[in-house]
Amino acid sequence: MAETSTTTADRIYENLSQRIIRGELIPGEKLRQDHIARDFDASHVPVREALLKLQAHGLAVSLPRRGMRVSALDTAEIREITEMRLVLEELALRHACFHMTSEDFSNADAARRACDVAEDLPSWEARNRAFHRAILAPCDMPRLMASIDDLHIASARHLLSSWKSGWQQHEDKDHAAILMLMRRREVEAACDLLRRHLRRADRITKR
Amino acid sequence: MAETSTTTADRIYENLSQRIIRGELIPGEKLRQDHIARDFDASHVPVREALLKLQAHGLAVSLPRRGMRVSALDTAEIREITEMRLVLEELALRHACFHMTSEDFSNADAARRACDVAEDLPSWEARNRAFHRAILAPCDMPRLMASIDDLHIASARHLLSSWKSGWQQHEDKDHAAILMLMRRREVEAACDLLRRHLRRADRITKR
DNA sequence: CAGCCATAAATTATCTATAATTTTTCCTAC
DNA sequence: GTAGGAAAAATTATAGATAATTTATGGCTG
Repeated sequence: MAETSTTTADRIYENLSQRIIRGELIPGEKLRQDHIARDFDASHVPVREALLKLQAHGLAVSLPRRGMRVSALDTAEIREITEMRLVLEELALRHACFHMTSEDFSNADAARRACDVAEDLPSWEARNRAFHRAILAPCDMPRLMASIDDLHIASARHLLSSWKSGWQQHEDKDHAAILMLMRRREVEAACDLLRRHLRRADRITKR
Repeated sequence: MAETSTTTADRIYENLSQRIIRGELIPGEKLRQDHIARDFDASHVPVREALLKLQAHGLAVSLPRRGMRVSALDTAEIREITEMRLVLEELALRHACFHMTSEDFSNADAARRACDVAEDLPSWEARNRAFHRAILAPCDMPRLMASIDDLHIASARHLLSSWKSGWQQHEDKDHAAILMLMRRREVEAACDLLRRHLRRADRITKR
């Protein structure tokens, strides 16, 4: 039944998580096992595993014996996520700053340019996320990066659901400046700018 | 079959996670589904779910179609966990400091006293963890606390496995001082002391 | 005797069926 | 007309069986 090397539970998880991030599955929506199983032409055993994984990444909440629902993002949790990002991304950046190789820099710069020329909000969001990942991942701290990835996904959900209209392509000066500071190994300045950048991004979605 | 209100998958998870924390299941050990299922007199469906939950909390790692193993804790990951604790517990403490009610304070003080009179290392570790949780949980940030709980569990594993011998009952001056500073709402001083306290605890296990 | 392929054993992943629980529906009593 | 509660429907959780994959075994060849 599984034609690729990945397991069917993983495919179901990937599909559902993407749909939750994009807002196609709205917060509070019930995730019924056999309905999903029918949609994927599978039994509900792998579906249960996919749902458990969603829960682990904060995309669903479980009510025992009452099923799973798409997790909600209230304003308190948004603030919580922003504050966690501020301290964890700073930590990652401090380590990354010293570990960045020239290859890491060219990858990050490619991600930066791709972000600047994105054509619409969803693709900009994905590329913006990729850029931030590119400047942090060289910290070489897998557990930290896993936490940051989950926070990024939560931020993405919020961004895509709250952005009303009026997005337009723009060159991100912060991104270029952060990269420049990292090249110069000016850690404190890079951290300061990243914090300001994240706070600014947070405020934009509040409008 | 399930006599309590909790699900059997949860009971299996609780049991396995406790045994991993205490070091009864050693890092790298294979977690075979039907062996565990036999031990718990259950089928392997709930066992798979328990294993997935262990993975989500960082206690097991999965090799697709090759099963799960108890996760290893190398020195790099220990350092990573300590650094994450430093920034996340400081963040939690800042919020908790302003949210602590008189009831929160008496709970925390009871946890502090219980920790001081612990009779052996394992019970001290559990009570020390409970104390730290008591002073942080009033931050009222559930996602942050979930991250901190997982880090505490990882620290506990390391502590219990690396502590050779010579533990003895002792009154923890830091704990009392942190609580006092929190009562006075001296946030910066409390954060400074918590950071020193965590670094000290980290050094002890290195000897 | 080492390397290698075929086969057997063990193990994971999934499916179908059943049990247990919750939610819904609908009837009755007041 | 509404509240209460039993019966039905829907849903979750677990069990038992099957398919697919990996690991172990053992004989064969060079």
